[in-house]
Amino acid sequence: MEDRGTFDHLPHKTIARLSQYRRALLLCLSRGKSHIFSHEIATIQHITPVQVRRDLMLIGYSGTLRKGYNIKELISLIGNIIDSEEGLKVAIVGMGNLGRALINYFSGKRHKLSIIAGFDTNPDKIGNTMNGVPCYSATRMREIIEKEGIQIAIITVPAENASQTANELVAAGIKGLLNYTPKPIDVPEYVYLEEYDMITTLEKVAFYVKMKTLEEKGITTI
Amino acid sequence: MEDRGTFDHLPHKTIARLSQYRRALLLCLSRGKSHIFSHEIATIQHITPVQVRRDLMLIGYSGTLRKGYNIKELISLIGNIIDSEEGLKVAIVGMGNLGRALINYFSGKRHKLSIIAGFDTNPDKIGNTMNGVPCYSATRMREIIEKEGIQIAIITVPAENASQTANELVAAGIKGLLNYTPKPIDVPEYVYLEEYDMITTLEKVAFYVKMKTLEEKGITTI
DNA sequence: AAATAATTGTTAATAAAATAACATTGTTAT
DNA sequence: ATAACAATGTTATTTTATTAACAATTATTT
Ligand SMILES: NC(=O)c1ccc[n+]([C@@H]2O[C@H](COP(=O)([O-])OP(=O)(O)OC[C@H]3O[C@@H](n4cnc5c(N)ncnc54)[C@H](O)[C@@H]3O)[C@@H](O)[C@H]2O)c1
Ligand SMILES: NC(=O)c1ccc[n+]([C@@H]2O[C@H](COP(=O)([O-])OP(=O)(O)OC[C@H]3O[C@@H](n4cnc5c(N)ncnc54)[C@H](O)[C@@H]3O)[C@@H](O)[C@H]2O)c1
Repeated sequence: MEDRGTFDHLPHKTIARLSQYRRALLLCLSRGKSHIFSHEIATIQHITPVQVRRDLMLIGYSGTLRKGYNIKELISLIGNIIDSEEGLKVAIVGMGNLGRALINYFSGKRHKLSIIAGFDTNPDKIGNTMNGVPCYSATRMREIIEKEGIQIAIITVPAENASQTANELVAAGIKGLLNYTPKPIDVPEYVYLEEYDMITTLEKVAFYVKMKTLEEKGITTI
Repeated sequence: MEDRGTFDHLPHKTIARLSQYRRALLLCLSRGKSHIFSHEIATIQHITPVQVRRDLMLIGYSGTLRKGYNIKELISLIGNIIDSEEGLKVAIVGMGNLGRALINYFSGKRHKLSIIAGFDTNPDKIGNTMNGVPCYSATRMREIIEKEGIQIAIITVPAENASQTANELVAAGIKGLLNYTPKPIDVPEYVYLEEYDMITTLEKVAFYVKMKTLEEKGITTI
């Protein structure tokens, strides 16, 4: 029999949406709202209310018929699922434009997930602090990751250094990697990897803009 | 009968992968390679060779049995599909940390897609040029978008200004939007929208790291 | 010349995700 | 009271995406 507290078969897409729901819920809470309907969440996220209810069904949360979902309760439940009880520590490697943008943005946003170290090879950056995050020499990566028990790393070094950096991080015991360089990296199967490239997203936008334009012109063949 | 040159039913995921294939192919080309096998592309992209061949089948490209795919030809075909013949112009709104990181990264990478204008409200930034991209006052958005025929915009303003910025961009005639603020925006159906939030990605990584850890400990219930 | 191996291209099967359908339950209006 | 309504929760269906299976082709080896 399926246990209500077993969350390891949740669809990947549901995990991503739960994170987004929480973001929206936190915003609503801060505006003094206490309850929310599935169609309200749906509108914010550009999805259907059924999708929302299905996701919430999968995590075993029930709302009330006329008031909808209790925002605080739901935030807390999503936290139980996504967050690690003890919290997870994150490092960012490459304190350049992108690394700084991410640190600025993320700092203090989630208390169970915090960027606690940055690494760089540029002597001018080593020793500085960025939004409370100290920048260490990249040569100390392994030492500090082990000492602090850092489990997740974000890679924002120049593309040509991506794979070497990834190898060092894996050797240091990292369990999850988020690679923002345009160079796909290889990791052993026990490391969870996500990669993101803005050019892919932008080209996707461009493709659909092109398609809409051709459609308007009545052209259906390239 | 289905025309070989009709690309409007390609799966969304295939579009994203084509962009990634091209990125990998360009790299291989620059290293002097002329042909590539499906399993080589697959290894780079962390997918299966079958997936690659299926995608290429969908776009109607054939390789040769013992040499694989002709890299130049394939790059060119992917270009025919993704790129607009005349090229598309892109604007970036909000020339802060993230905006600058994206401009730096993207500049000159794709010749059929170019960021040609930035907008900001900060007088210190207006009038400057960043990597060849001029920064205009946000009050001139509509004027310049119309004059230049800009069709795509990237939003990197503070979250509280996201929806107003989006509205102005839509009013100015933008056809595609890429929203990097954590505030989901609403657009009419004729505008293609993509949103990306790094926190969602990072939380997904955190969730799977947590799961792997619990698994190792033999815990299957939270 | 035959067997083997490596590769492509395509169809078939499976899996994952989204959507639709609908029963259920309170609430409000008549 | 009863009907109409507006929600939730769940099952069934459909759609989308991935993976498997395999025939066809050509180079290489025996
Ligand atoms: N995914 C995206 O959407 C996206 C967007 C922008 C940039 N990028 C990529 O992100 C990376 C960083 O971009 P950026 O604009 O911040 O570049 P940047 O040059 O400003 O920053 C790179 C930093 O990494 C440091 N560095 C170099 N080698 C290192 C090493 N081995 N270990 C640690 N630090 C090292 C450099 O000193 C520098 O501070 C690039 O690969 C770029 O292509 C990706
Ligand atoms: N999606 C992600 O992964 C991600 C990562 C980092 C930051 N962000 C978000 O991106 C946005 C920008 O982050 P940042 O670190 O660059 O912030 P920033 O403060 O450095 O930059 C914002 C810029 O926008 C300008 N601006 C303000 N109002 C404007 C308006 N109405 N029109 C035009 N320009 C305007 C400001 O003058 C500033 O230059 C924020 O919303 C942040 O939350 C998202």
